[in-house]
Amino acid sequence: MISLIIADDHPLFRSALSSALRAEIQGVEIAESQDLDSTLQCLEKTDDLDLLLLDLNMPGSGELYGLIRIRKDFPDVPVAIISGSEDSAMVAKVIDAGALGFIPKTSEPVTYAQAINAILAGDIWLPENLKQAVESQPKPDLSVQNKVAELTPQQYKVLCYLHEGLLNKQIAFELSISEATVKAHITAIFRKLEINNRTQAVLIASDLKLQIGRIDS
Amino acid sequence: MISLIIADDHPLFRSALSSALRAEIQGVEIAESQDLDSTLQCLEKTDDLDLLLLDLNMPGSGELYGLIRIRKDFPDVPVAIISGSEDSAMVAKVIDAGALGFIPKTSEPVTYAQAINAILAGDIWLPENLKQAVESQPKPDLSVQNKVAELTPQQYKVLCYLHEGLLNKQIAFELSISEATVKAHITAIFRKLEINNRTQAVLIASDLKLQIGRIDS
DNA sequence: GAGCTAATAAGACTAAAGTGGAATAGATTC
DNA sequence: GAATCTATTCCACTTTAGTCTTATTAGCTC
Repeated sequence: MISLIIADDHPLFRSALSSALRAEIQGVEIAESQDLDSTLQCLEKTDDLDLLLLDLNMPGSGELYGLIRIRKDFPDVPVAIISGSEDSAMVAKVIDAGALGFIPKTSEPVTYAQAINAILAGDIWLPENLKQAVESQPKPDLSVQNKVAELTPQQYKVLCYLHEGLLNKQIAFELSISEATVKAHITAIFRKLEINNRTQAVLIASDLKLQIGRIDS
Repeated sequence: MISLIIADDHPLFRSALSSALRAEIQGVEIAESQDLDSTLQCLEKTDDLDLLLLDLNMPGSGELYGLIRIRKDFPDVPVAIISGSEDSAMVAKVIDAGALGFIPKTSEPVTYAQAINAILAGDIWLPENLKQAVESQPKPDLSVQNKVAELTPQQYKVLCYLHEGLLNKQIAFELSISEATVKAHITAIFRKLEINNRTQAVLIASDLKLQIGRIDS
C-alpha cells in the first residue's frame, strides 16, 4: 500500500492527477489538500506517508515558503514538487531545500508514475531537459532558508508585503493592524534573518521569490 | 569585409575568440575593448560596424546596464551577447533589450561563426537548448530598462549600492561624497524610475541584476 | 559668452523607519 | 491552578530617509 498526498489549490487538477495515479500505480491511497494550512493539518493526522506531491503556488505558500515550513515541521516526510513553471533556478532551490523531485505539471501520467516510483526507490527525480541546467545553478544558501522558516505566519506576511515595496503604513492597512505593530514585526524579522534594514529583507524575499499565495495557475 | 568588436574583460578570451573567428570567417576585421567605457569609445570611432560581441560581466557593465546603455546611445549597432552563464531568464531579458543573439562562451568556434552569420543575415540566434526555455519566460518590462538607461553613471553607482542594502551614510563613504549628495542622487533616481521609495528601487535593480562591475569570470 | 547638464553640497523641514519596553491573550508545562 | 512561553499588539522615542530650496563648479554645445 502506497500513501500519497496531493497538495494543489486547483480542484480539477487534483482530481485529474488523482485518478491518473490510481490507474498507473497499483494499491495507492491518495489524500488531497488545497492550501498550506490544510496540508500541514493533513500531514499531522497521516502516519506512514510515502510521498507528498506539493504545488509551489498554493494560497499561503508563497513559492518556497510552503516547502520550507513543511521541511521544518515534518523533516521526515518525503516531498516532491509539482509545478507549472520550469524555472531551473527555482528547481535548484527546491532540491536544496530538501525536495526529492520536481515534476512539471504538463507531464504525461506515465511520467508522473515513473517519477514517483523513482523517488520511492530513493532517487531524486528531475525532468531530463532540466538536469543539466540545475547542475549549473549556484548553490543557494541553506542557512537563509532555515532563518525564514523561523518566521511566524504574521511576520511572513509582513515580509511579503515588504517585498511588494509597500510602506509600513500600507502594510498596516493591508493587515488591519497599527503601524507600530508592523514596525515591531519588522524588528523581529530583522533579528531572525540577522539583518538590520528593510532593503536586505527585500533582497532575501526576492531571492526566495516569497509571495502571498494568490489564486492563479 | 565584416567589421566586429569583441568586448570582454578577459584578455586571453578576447585573443582566443579573435583568432578563432579570423580562421572561421573570411575577411573579418576585429577590434577589442575591455570595459564599458572603452566599448563606448570604440563604438564612437567605428563606422559601419557589423556586430558588437558583448560580454555581460565587464567592469562598469553590471549585467544588463552595459547593454542598456549601448542600446540607448547606439540604437543602430547590432549587438550579440557572449556570456559565461546560461540563465534563461537573463537570455530573455537581453533579447528584449534589443540583443540579436546569445552565445555561450563554451561554444565551439564553428558555433560562434554560425551564430554570427545568422545574425548578420538578419536572424536572432539562440542556443538550441535555450530556445524553448526563453519562450516560456515572462516578457520583461521594456519601459523599466529605458528608464534605467536615463541614469547618469554616478546615479547608477548609487543604485547599485542601494541594491547592496547600504545606508545613505555608507554609500556616501563608499563614493567619498557627502550624505546630502547621496540623497540628491536618490531623489533623481526616484524621478527617473518613477518610483517613490528605496525598496522599489532595490526591486528594480534586483530584477535587472544590476551590480557594480567586478573582476571575475 | 549664453545656455545646458552632471555633480557636488548645505540647511531646513516632513515623513518614514527602526528600537526598547510593556501589555494582552492563548497555549503549554509542571 | 500557577508558572512559563510565545505571538501579537501598541506607545514613546531616536534615527534614517526623502523633499525642497539654493548654490557652486565643471564640461559641453551652439
